Amino acid sequence: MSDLIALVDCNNFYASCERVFRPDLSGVPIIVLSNNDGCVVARSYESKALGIAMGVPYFKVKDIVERYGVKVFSSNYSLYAEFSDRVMLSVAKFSPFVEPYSIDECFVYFKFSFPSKFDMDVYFSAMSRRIYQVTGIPVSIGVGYSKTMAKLANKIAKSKFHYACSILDSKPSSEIFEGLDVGDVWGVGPKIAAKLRLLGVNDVYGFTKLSRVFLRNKFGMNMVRTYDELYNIPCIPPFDFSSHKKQIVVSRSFCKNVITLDGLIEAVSVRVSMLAEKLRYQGLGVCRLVVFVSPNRFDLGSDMLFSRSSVCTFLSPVNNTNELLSAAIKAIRGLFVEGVKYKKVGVVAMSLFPLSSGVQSSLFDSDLSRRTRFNDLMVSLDAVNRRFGRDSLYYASSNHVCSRSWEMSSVARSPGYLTSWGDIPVV
DNA sequence: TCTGGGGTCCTAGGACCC
DNA sequence: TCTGGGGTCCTAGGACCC
Repeated sequence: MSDLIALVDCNNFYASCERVFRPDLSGVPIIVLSNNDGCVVARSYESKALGIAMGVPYFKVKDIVERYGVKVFSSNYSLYAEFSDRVMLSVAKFSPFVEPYSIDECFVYFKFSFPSKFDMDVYFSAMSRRIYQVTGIPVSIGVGYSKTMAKLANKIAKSKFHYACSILDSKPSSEIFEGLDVGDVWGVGPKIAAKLRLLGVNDVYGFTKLSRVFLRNKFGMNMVRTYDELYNIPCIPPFDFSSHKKQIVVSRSFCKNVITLDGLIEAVSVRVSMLAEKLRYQGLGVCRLVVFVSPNRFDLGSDMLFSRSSVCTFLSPVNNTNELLSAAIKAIRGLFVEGVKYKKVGVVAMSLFPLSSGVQSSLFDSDLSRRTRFNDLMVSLDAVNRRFGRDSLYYASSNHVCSRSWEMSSVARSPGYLTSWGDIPVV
């Protein structure tokens, strides 16, 4: 028999994190907003019950917020990252095979079997309660023999307010899957769900009655894998931790439109510095850097409605801020159009190469000796910023004219309870 | 007035090779 | 009139996930 797979998923993760140090907010509806306080990205049960949808722009629910006294938070990613680490660590007490999947969930593999399904359900319920006890974060656990089944079981557990739910059948049971929306299946998104509904397939049970050949022809191999996984046949392998990332994106919207070239240069410099730091941290170098600018897409009067991008190529993999900045600023000068109201600028590192294994340099690369000196400089730069805090040292282009007046705004961020000495709660 | 950020995989089609 | 067969690599776009 293959391994048992559990999906441990935090309930209303960001909202739950905010509540840990605010017991007075127990029972109070909470929402957490995205960057720039733009959209709702997390809701407590009470807020869901008020009809606040996931992803709606904040201004559209402001009246509900005021009417029902919803407590609003700007997102506090360092707090959530810390809680995420704590949850992952507490999960690891139950099995050494933990595969973090996102900030608020992980797959866990169990190599042993249980005497009965009853014993299993008791075990996973106890696990859920224990994680809550240790971290303050409530979690639901779904169990199956495939990842898709674990995800689905988790969804069922959440909908029934159970700690855990397991589905071990190798044949989809009508009892469980009838009436369960086909869009609830991991891998079936809005587009495919709509197509399936047109074909008269509305629930998961109906989906499992389709033929594999039909799914292959109509939706591709991914859907065949999803199908098999619903028969508890594992098709999606465990994550390969030896592989490196394929791309890294750093992109942010501005709190207000940017209309000057200087503003864009400053903003792209900040993003490039962040990207370069990530690359060095992960031991990667980049050969292709994409720089893109987006106008305000809700500004209907604008002449330019679409993003524009430009690709910078490097003959051998680079991760020093100097070279990346110089290329990106050149690209931005080419992309800038006078009169456009810009809302976002970002950089994407593609064609990534691990530097630890040695790099094949190009015969035509004249920058090699310069690059060695840059790399030494980066070691010092990173060391200073690690020791004295982010942005203790930065490139002048990141802050020379506009003083980052476009910087993101978040008016309701909670204190850094776990990451800042001054913010440690006093009991 | 106000609308997030960061990823992966698959497929089709074009350009190229013999 | 009629225009091979088999392959690789790259890219853009679309779908999905959180």
